[in-house]
Amino acid sequence: MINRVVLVGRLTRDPELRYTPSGVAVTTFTIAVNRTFSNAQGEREADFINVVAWRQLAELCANYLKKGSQAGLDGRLQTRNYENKEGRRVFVTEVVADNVQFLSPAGERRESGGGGGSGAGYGFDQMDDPFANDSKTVDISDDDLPF
Amino acid sequence: MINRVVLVGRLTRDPELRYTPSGVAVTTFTIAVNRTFSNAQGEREADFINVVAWRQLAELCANYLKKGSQAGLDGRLQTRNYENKEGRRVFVTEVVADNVQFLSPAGERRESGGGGGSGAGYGFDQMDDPFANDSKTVDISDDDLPF
Amino acid sequence: MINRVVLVGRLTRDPELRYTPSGVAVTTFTIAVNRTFSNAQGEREADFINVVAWRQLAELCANYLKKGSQAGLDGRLQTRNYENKEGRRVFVTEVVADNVQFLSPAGERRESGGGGGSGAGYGFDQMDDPFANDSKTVDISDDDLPF
Amino acid sequence: MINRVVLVGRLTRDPELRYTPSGVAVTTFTIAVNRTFSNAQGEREADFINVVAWRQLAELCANYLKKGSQAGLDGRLQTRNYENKEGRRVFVTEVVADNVQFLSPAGERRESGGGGGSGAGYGFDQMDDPFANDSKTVDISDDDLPF
DNA sequence: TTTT
DNA sequence: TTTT
Repeated sequence: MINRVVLVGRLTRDPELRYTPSGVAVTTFTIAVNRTFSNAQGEREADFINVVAWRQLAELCANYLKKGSQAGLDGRLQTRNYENKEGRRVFVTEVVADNVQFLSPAGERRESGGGGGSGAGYGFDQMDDPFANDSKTVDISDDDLPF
Repeated sequence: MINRVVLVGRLTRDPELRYTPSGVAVTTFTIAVNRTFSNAQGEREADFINVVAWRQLAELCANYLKKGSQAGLDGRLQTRNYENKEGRRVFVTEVVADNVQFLSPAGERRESGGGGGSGAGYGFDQMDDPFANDSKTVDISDDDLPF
Repeated sequence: MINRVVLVGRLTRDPELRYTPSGVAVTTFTIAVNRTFSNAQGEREADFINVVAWRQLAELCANYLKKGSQAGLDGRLQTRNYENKEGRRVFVTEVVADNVQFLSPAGERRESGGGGGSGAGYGFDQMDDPFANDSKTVDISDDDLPF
Repeated sequence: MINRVVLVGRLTRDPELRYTPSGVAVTTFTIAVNRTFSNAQGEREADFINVVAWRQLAELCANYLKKGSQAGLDGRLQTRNYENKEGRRVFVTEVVADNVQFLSPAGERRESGGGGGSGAGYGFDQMDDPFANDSKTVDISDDDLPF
């Protein structure tokens, strides 16, 4: 029941705002968190964490964050699995954000009015893996709504 | 740089203690963290988080935890990727524990003297994915040592 | 805006359930969190953190916790100050719990039906410092309601 | 044993670097963390948390932070008590930082070479409460060294 | 598939 | 004023 994650890092790409079939906003992005240490070879310097935000927070993130924005966030770890279109079960660990703090000055955030989104009404469960670029079968639906 | 995770849950299986080629202890286990809420269908009630502990903490975990043990832990989120034996890149998100608190009474922990392990000297990088059962190529080596 | 605390420890005394003038439940208790390390003299082995829970969580805590119970909790740090009856300003740092996990087996929890409380309707702002035993002037009122 | 705090906020004053009698660096500062919500009156919008950093981290904080700097930090909650010069026991709750992330651009940080400090060799235990302005008796000494 |  |  105790399940808390707190991260500060920078977005590796613009956040993606989508809508579930029932119209609930969901935004996904990846945050790069630099490590303080490096390994023996002095390499591998960041962790890349997938983040999901729902509802009003989804819309705030889509409006105020973009690639490179610095953000703090607090949430919980979630695991899911789904079958991709090759029939393979894929396991996903991601952070469901409860709270996101925008740390970049306005210039490093998305210009207001933006927010993109792939179109309300476009059924989320006909859509791709929110954390991938190439086509995959559904992996988030209304079932994933946390509350 | 801020990257913190705190979890309280129960082990889904006995911890596995192994050693890197250079002899560093590493223990892996999965912790199930119950959710307080459930989804629309009332299902999916836990998250299953993979955990790695190194060195002395690895040995403590192997000695004091077993399947079903309750534990609290605090650490950081880490992402890795490796190529499995089908040549496919697999992405992993796990928690590297800094501190583990044993919450189960002695009876629910592994009997002392135990700790198993698959044998020091058995090269960790000839071994399987520590979070899978079927054979895979290497995915943790001395390179993963956090400090 | 990012403000998170996670603790696992044991209650140093029974929780105290009270009600604000407007009837909102508030429970206070102190949790002792043992340290892993000790100082040069090998002494001072715990921290004693004051915790406040509101509403339904207040009632759960009053019903399921007692002196010695083990609990995990997640919340935020809050600072307040108030004037005590000697006219002196007192500064308080405490944790406002969002979530409390009961870790003690039933026998180490308060017997059901209990919960004590100093009586609904008894004006909270005629009451003592919730973290003290001797009489003091008010220091928590409806103004402290977090949401 | 699980005791974690993560905060993002801004310093309310320049950090103060001091040294214990045995020469260990210790820096103290207060961080203001804005609340997302406000109370019924719409007031009281921040918490003011006292922070202590030791050794190398103390020196980094003294060099890179100043009043107004934004910082993220991760540490543990600590309680102490000491007798002030009126013979009154004072209870203190503070965060011992393990890690501090400087979030302000260089211009909003202290100019390099600075760091102030009240002079190495000046015995910390002849000094005031690091979190007060008016004279008090000692409250931090080598006994408080966390490791 | 990665950010400054 | 502290818990196991």
